[in-house]
This record gives sequence, structure tokens and C-alpha cells, in this order.
Amino acid sequence: MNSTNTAVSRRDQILREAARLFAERGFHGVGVDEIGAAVGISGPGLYRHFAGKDAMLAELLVGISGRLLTAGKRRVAEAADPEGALDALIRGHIDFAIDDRPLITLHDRELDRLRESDRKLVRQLQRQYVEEWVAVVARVHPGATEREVRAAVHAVFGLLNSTPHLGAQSSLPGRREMSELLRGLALGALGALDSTADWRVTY
Amino acid sequence: MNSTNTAVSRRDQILREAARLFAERGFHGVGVDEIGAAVGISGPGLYRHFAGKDAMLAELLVGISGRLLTAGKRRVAEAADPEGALDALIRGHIDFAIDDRPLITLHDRELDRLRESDRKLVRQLQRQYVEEWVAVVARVHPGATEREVRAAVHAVFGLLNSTPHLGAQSSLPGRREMSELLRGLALGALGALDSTADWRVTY
DNA sequence: TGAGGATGTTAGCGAGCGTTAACTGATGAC
DNA sequence: GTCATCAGTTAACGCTCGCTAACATCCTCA
Repeated sequence: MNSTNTAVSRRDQILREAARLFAERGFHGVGVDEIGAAVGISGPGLYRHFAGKDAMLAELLVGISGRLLTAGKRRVAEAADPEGALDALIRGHIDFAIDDRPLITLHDRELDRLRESDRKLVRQLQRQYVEEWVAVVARVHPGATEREVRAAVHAVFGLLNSTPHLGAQSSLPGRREMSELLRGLALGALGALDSTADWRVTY
Repeated sequence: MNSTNTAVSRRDQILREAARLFAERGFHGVGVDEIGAAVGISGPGLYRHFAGKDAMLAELLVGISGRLLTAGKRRVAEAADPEGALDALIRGHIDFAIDDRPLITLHDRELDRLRESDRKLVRQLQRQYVEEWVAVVARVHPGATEREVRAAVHAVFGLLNSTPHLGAQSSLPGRREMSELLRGLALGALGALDSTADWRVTY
């Protein structure tokens, strides 16, 4: 068998280990020698697969942003109504947050380490993803202003992305339970948007 | 007038600028020369006030952790009932998140860059703070298991700490409005804990 | 007045970093 | 069988970084 027959290419193997290390110790905190060691080769050996350390981070961030957006658009398009779209968005985001913890961490932590062009691309993908959410949430909670919806969507991202912070302890819920819990918390938080209109008139 | 008469000492000035820079570009992404330049002196001049770059980060993280815990304990002690305690915890945390954005960012992002001893101290303070929340939330929502409460508390931290991610755009709510919105979202999220018991039996 | 501490400065060291250069062995094509 | 290509190695370069050393300036106060 040759290398192209293996399930994961060497490139993908490097990307996965790099994502883990970047998430654990920060982009600047990881050396190319360590990334190489994580896949069993020397540091300079990485340059057969990537143009540089920056290129690895760029590919990781563009990849996750693009996949989040693509999956989000698909789920919204397939949904029967706004409520179904919102639930699909939430479930989809939770799957990403749980399955690709390191990438979700990098996604909102190391964006500023990218070259200008890559950063603009990732930001554009992120913005489109946010818009997808904002449009759906605005339809489900028509009483809230757009500013409120936008801030609430960011807050819910923070809520859903909280999983990486709890390093796999035994005292935590399992995957299934955690997924349902996060879904309930997110829906509960957004449900508060229906009450804000009442509060607002009291000021 | 002498330097001790100024409202903020040079030390505090350095700490504030260092916090901002660390939050913006990461601990390893900021050089001592930049920190010095931010307060109008050269890089090595900082060593008259701090033992090293690590010491600045340590003081920042120990400080914010300690202040969060102290304020949290005080608010819980002063509350009349669990509901009041929870509301006070939420309001207090929001104040920190909005007023000390950079510190809140560092607080859950650069912890691993600390020396072992400092890291243990900060983690202990953080753990105590979490316990304060868990105890209160468990009393307000007695139907949820402790694992659920613990995960929910972390998720609410993620929600409340989401403010730093929205760089001061004009399309965002003001301080007062944002504070009330976050409070509503947090209460709404935790309110979902009362429904989890119902979901749970369906599995 | 002048000694001494507080708070700066510039020059430079030593380590670590990302990256390139030069070379080596295995593999598959003709 | 030879030869190109792929995927790796080690050595080394140039740069940046945190930090120290040595020196300068100002303020205070006996």
C-alpha cells in the first residue's frame, strides 16, 4: 500500500496535531519542531507539506470557518420553518464545538495571527455565518431589535463554545447529555429575547 | 507634586497596558519593548517595576481571579435568598466582563503561560469562584443534577464573557442595555435547567 | 551641598525561533 | 537498470526576544 491509500493523509495528520498544539499553547507558543515531533518527523520536514507555520494556521481557520458556514446554510435551507432552522443551527454548532474542540478554540482566539488577506477571508466567512444566525433568530424572536439579536447571537456562540474550557473531567456530562444540555441552555437564553421588549419600556 | 500623588501608579499603568496588549495579540505575541512603548518608556525600563514579563501576567491573572472571588463571596453573603444571590453574581460578573474586558479575556486564555505555582493559585481561585456559583445555581434550580449545574455555570461564563469578542462597534447596544441583555440571556439559559429533568426521563 | 535611592537610558548577550540549503534513501516508471 | 520524484534528514543562518550590565538623571533630605 502507498501513502495515498491511508485513511488520513500526512497533511491532514499534521493539521490535526497542529490544531491541538495551537489550541493548547497558542500559535506563538508552539514551535515547528514540536509539530513535527507530534507526527514523528523533524521540524523542517513539515516544509514538504506546507509553505510555513502561518500557512498551517490559515488552512485550519479558513477550513473551520468555511465548514461552519456551509453546514449552517445547508441546515437553514433544509428547515421547514424558522424554529426548525434555529434548532438545526444550534445542533450543528454544538456538533462542531464538541467534535472539533481545538478548531473552535483557534477560531476565535488566533485569528489575529493571520496574514491580512487570510484574515479578511476568515472574517468574511465568520460574518456570513453570524448573519445566517441573526436572520433566523430575528424571525423566531421578532420582538427584539437587531442590535439585541446580534449581541445575543455572539453570546450564544460564547455559551456553545464553552465546552473546550472544561478539560475532559469525569464529573462532566457525556457527549449526548452535554449536547442536549447546551441546546436547552441556548434556547433558554434566546427565549429571553421575547422579554427584553417588556424591560425596555421600563427605562 | 511627586509621582505617588498621581491617581494611578506607574505599576498600575504598566499593568493596564500590558493587559490590553496581551488580550489583543496574546502573551507570546507581545514584546517587552511594546509594553514599554505603551507607557512611554523603553522595554528594559519595565524591569524597575517587575521581575519579568511572566510576573506581569501572573499579577494580572491572580488579581482578576482574586477580585472576582472576593466580590462574588461578598455578594452571595449579602443576598437575602438564592434568587437574589444568583442575580447579584450575574450582575457582578457582567460588570467585570464589561469594565475589564482585557482581563476577562486573559483569564481564560493565557492561564497556561504561567509558572506552575502561579497557575495552581489562579486555578484554585477560579475553582472557588465556580463553586460559589454552583452552590447558588443548585439551590435556585434544585431539579438539575450537579454535573448539569456545573456545565451550565461554565456555559454561562462563556456567555457573559462574550462581550470582549465584539470589538466596540457602533451597531452594538450601550453599556446599560448590554448589561440588561446579558443578564436576561444568562437567567434565560439557567432557566432551562428546570426543564432538563423533563427531557431526561424521555431517554 | 552632596549622598543615595528611584527611575530611566543604550548596548549587547545568549537562547530560541522560523526558514533554507544541501544531502540521503526509498519507490515507481520507462 | 537508471533516473526522477517524494519525503525525510542535519546543519546552519539570520532574526527576534527576554533580560542584564553599565551608565545617566532627577528628587529628596540630613
